[in-house]
Amino acid sequence: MNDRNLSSPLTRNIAAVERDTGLTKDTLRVWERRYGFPSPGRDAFGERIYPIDQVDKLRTLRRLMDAGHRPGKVIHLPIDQLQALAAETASLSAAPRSLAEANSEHDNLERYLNMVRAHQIDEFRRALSQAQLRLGMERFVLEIVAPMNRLVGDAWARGEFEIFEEHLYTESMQVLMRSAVAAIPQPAQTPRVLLTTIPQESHGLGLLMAEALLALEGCRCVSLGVQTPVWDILRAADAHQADVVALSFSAVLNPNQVLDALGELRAKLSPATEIWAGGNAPILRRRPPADIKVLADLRDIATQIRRWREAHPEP
Amino acid sequence: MNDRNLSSPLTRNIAAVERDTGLTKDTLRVWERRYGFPSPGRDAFGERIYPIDQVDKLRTLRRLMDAGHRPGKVIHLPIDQLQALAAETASLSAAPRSLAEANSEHDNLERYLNMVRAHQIDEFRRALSQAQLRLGMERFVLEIVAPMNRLVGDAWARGEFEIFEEHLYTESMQVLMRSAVAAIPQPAQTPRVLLTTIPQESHGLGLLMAEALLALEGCRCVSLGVQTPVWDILRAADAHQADVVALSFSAVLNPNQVLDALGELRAKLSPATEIWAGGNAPILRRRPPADIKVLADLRDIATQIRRWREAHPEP
DNA sequence: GGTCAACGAATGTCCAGGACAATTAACGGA
DNA sequence: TCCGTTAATTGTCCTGGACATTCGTTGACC
Repeated sequence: MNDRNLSSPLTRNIAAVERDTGLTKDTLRVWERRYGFPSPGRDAFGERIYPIDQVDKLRTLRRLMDAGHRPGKVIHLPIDQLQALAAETASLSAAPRSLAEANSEHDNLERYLNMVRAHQIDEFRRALSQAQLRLGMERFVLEIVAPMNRLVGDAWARGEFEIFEEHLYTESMQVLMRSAVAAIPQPAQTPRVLLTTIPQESHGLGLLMAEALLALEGCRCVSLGVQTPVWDILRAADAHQADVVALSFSAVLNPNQVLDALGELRAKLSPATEIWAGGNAPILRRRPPADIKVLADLRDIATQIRRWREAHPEP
Repeated sequence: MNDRNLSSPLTRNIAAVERDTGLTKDTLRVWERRYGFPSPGRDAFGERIYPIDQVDKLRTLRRLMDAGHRPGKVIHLPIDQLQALAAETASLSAAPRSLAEANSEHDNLERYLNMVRAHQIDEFRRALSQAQLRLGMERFVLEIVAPMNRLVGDAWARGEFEIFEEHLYTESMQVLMRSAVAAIPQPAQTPRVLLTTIPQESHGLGLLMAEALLALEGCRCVSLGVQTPVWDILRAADAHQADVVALSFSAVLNPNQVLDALGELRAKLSPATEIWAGGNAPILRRRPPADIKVLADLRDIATQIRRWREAHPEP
């Protein structure tokens, strides 16, 4: 590898395309073989060089893949149709928003989102911070953070958000949530809860929301952050004598990965340790695994804690 | 892909090994072909399954590669000799650590690390928090966080740390750093700095350290968090009219990915915008890219800011 | 008519082994 | 001793094949 792709800004080598689109080299080659797209030229050494417009189309395709489309169906459509597809796909997933729309804070949500769109990050953070102080942590999480996550996810799928705007949103929210969680006094009551996500899940905001609500209820929380291998979740649960292992699953996850991980955890973990699974992964509702508490809503956290405490009176 | 690698914690498939060691699948296969190591078994489908001890050795090998060793020379040495090699290499590169060792806080570092090893997370966090208050943010970052990152990285490469212990360390440190950074007043002076990492880099602590030091100097910081595609870094730098784009590179990154990303950023970014690259990636020192400011040490941040401000007097 | 199992198409990842550019080490002459 | 040339080393890319997994559809059975 060298800087061939840099000397001419209008082409990329395969490694650069992998980096830019998130599609692996294997996938790029097999798409070319099967579908005829992309159709990169070759340099003097027989290596692929991708024109920049093909890279742009690949980026859009990648977005459609994430939204659930299949490559064979859409790969031959022109770029503008692909973008239109991305737009309509997202408005569909926005249907179950009615609940969020009913709450009194809803008008503010769009206002906040527009701040992100306008890149007014300071204003956005200030507004969030004020909302958090005004509503208190619990209502802030339930009425602002959770619905806004959904809005941002939809807008992103619709192509209305750039990746970097989504990054800005996530980073700002995490900063606020973390400092708020840190400010919650720790009475160190039971249950002891271990929080993390499986290796395929890199989304950490759900975890933070859960941690906030758990800490507010006085639980002793230990978070491992995201992407902990199953085997290490077991080790950590053992090391910390966790009463509950809480996991967050976003919608992008492969259903089997979710079920496999939960199944193995349940099999290897002491039966005295409960597993709580939350998040937007559809599989959790469609086929809830046995011996796992599925938390369909963030509000279930308080309920589950109450149930747990009744079943485990302090010695 | 399925849960073959999960059902037995003592083996990994090739994708997991790529993640854990940073060696690409191509490299893993070509090493096996040429040197006979690694020598993974095969599952029922003919796919490689790597025993965990081979993965450990590969991790150590990777570390030696970064330090400048050649695979052919060292790949057949037994693991303990490799570790000895890595140790002496580390102590060599630790020459500039003599400063840290001379500092009064050094004795505490091992004490803190032992807390993590003993899973005394509360004590660990308390101790860190006290250290931060005692030393102030700048000295805390330079004399505690940075050296401790190095210690944890060394211990991890030596196999002395479990993955979940490393997660616990990182999470605890991030919590503390974030709340400390949030507490720094923002005079909103120039330069405006955009912070992030490239998509392959998921390590965020380096970014937080940089953000802390930048904020202390009064820079206007906007962090995108980790793993931003190059194209989106460009968009974000444009949207925020960044004077400086600051990137953090850890040692696990592939050198080519680092150089490609930096090269492309430099080519596409306005020449008025500086690029500052920091972190432990060896390639930054071995072949520093043109037109990029390589910050070999966190202390360089203050120097670079001073230089920038002299070159850009306030209007 | 609705449910579910079975089959086939679609799709991503892995494999083998060859090739070669780029880098590093070895060598030999000034 | 220094420097230019040659040889060995090493990572990345290539082709083309295979197959596990997932998705969609058809048809049988309740």
